[in-house]
Parts: sequence; C-alpha cells; structure tokens
Amino acid sequence: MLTSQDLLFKTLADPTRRAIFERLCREGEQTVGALTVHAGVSQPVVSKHLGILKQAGLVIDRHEGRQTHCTAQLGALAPLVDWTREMAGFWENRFDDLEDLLKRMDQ
Amino acid sequence: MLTSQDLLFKTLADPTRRAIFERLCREGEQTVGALTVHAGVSQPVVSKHLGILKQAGLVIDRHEGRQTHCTAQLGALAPLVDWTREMAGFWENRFDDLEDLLKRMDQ
DNA sequence: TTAATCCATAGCCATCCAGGTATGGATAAA
DNA sequence: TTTATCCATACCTGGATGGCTATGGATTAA
Repeated sequence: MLTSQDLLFKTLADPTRRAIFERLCREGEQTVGALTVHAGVSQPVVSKHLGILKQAGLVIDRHEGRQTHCTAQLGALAPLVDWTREMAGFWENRFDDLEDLLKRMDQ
Repeated sequence: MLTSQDLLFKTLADPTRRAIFERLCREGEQTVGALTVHAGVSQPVVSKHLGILKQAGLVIDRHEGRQTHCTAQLGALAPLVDWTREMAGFWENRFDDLEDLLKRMDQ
C-alpha cells in the first residue's frame, strides 16, 4: 500500500523537483517556460517533474493558449506536517509513560 | 551542494527506512535484532538502513556487548519543519503583497 | 498560409540504490 | 575451549528513475 506520506516524501526527495516547487511557492504562478529557465534542466525534464508534482497534488495547472501556468498547492503538504506531529506525539507519550512509571514506583 | 533538507527528504523517502524510524519513535530504544523482526527485510538490510538514518542524524546507537541499541533523534527533523514553515511563509508573504497591492489600489 | 513558439510525450541510457547472500569479528553461552 | 548469537561489511543484481534528444500537436505571429 502506498500512503500519501510515501508519495509526498518520494516526490520531494528529488532536489530539482523540490526546487521547482519552492520556486512556485516563492514566486507564485509560473509558466513551464519560466520554470525551465531557472531549473537547470531541459524543458521535457521540467514537464516530467511537474507531472509528478501534480500527481502528488502539490501543483495544479491552468492552460491558456499554448502556455501552461502552474501553481503550488501548499495544502498538499498537510500529510507531511501530520506525520511530523505524529512522530513528536510518540515521543511525548513515551515521556508520559515514563512519568507514570516513576509515579507508580514512587508509591 | 547537499543541504540538510536534501539529506532528510532522501533518507525518509524510503518506506522501509521510514518505518524503522517510526518504530523507534513509537517504541523507544530497540536492538537491531528487534527491528529486524518487524522490518520485513533481512538483517543486513536493516543495518544498512540504520547506517543511513545515523548519517542523517535521525538515529544514534549504543553498543552493549554484542547488541546495538538504537534510538530515534526527533530533533533531527527540525530542518524538515523549518522547510515546511518556509514554504508556508512564502505563501503568506504573497498574500501580504497582494493585500498591500489592493490597499494601494484602493487609495 | 507559413513560420515560429510552447509544451507534452516517447524512447533511450546511465546511474543509483534497495534488496539479496556470503562471511567474519566480537561477544556470550555451553 | 567450543559453539552459538548478534551485528557489520563486502559484493552482486534487478528495478526504478532522472537526465537527454527527437518529435509532433497546438497555438500564435508574420
């Protein structure tokens, strides 16, 4: 089974792809051409990365004539935030358990 | 150049590796053997994943006799949290800029 | 209509890497 | 001392994937 966390981590693991997403977050809507200028890779590669970002829900696009305008979808990062919170939660619980144990030992 | 975010995303992108880290967060300190039982892969593979997790600072270990006890280092997730916050920050700033623009247009 | 631009898709290749088995060193048990 | 257990390292292999070029459809410009 492929969790949404899996998809997010895998998608963001590639530096080129993450840089594209970062640029979209910083600059807002961008055409494929504009992204290609700064990506350091060829246009087909940028298109492929955008496809993967779209599949992960991190990017949506809008067609206007022969141009494709792309936008970052920040909300798609939610599972990532949730995961981090979950890990931190486990951590806290372990401290709570330890606290309980110490309390019981004290009696 | 390889940023700490790069290292973190790449390290956590693998499901098996992330599962090991998750288990360490949930259960606390575990030996390599205990981790192997639940990992679904061979012991050498677990050792290799632990090596990568250690390199990313996500795990530290402690040797006791012939056993190696591993612990999750939650603090190593900080760059991930920072990155997410940064992305959200860009988002906010863009809204702020838009707000400023609208305000100026209103005058 | 013709030429130029924007983008997506197809096909190819090199590289990376997660998985395996084999093995040996170190420690603990017999 | 001998045997068994725990773990790490070395080595190999197949599959995944990030990069490229070539190409064509669609739209705009000449």
